[in-house]
Amino acid sequence: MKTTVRLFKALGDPTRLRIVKLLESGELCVCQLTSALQMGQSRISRHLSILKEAGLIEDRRQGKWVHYRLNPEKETRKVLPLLKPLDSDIIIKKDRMYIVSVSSCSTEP
Amino acid sequence: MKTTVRLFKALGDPTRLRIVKLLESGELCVCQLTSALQMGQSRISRHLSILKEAGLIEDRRQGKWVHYRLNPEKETRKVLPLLKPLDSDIIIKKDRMYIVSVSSCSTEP
DNA sequence: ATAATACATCAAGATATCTTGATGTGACAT
DNA sequence: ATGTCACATCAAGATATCTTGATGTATTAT
Repeated sequence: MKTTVRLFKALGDPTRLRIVKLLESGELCVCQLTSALQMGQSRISRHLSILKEAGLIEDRRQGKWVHYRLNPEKETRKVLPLLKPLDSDIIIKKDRMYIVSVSSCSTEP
Repeated sequence: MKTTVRLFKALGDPTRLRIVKLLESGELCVCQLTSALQMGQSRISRHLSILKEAGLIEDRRQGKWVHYRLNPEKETRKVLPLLKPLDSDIIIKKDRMYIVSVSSCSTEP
């Protein structure tokens, strides 16, 4: 029960939905997310930790950067179809365009 | 976006998950839910209105009673598979057993 | 009309969640 | 070792959510 509640609570926030939708297109580091979503770094980090706690995403450290991606597990992937309606959302569209055009922090990745 | 957030927020609460899982087995009125979940009536009513607002359930008045059931719409039904893990939850099991054994308010339904 | 039942809604306090700014940690360069 | 960059975590205030008890509404019975 606790696990299920945690999952849905994690998804019940616009910022976290934006993050998940961005990660659908592939791995991203925290600095990319902060610049795409135009939010403070601590705010992004907190939401990432909630998503991670819910089992929706996982992280991978590469040097100074920490990359986040969607959890590839079957159970987690079942959630994504429910997020399909967001594809037509204006904010989601803009977020994606931002990631495609711009990228990265200072130098890499 | 608002719609999606509302949906997941509605599902991110143990009481509401218990209600949804009970309604999976069929229509129930408010008094049946209050006695099954052992909660005050206003509490149940509030959670029902949140689930209804999220489009997960619908209501039907029959005399003094108001019956609630899962929304039969395709989009709504897509959520139910994600609730499958709850079948093994102790609380969910007990809730179901209660509904099967006991029933109803005073006289009908 | 009066009373009773089933339910909805409101108000207020308790609890949890979100946001911001500051501080802490780990990796890398000099 | 010192500094810097990317990120995590903490503390505090703002906001939202949940619970309880009281009140309001609709329907039925008498």
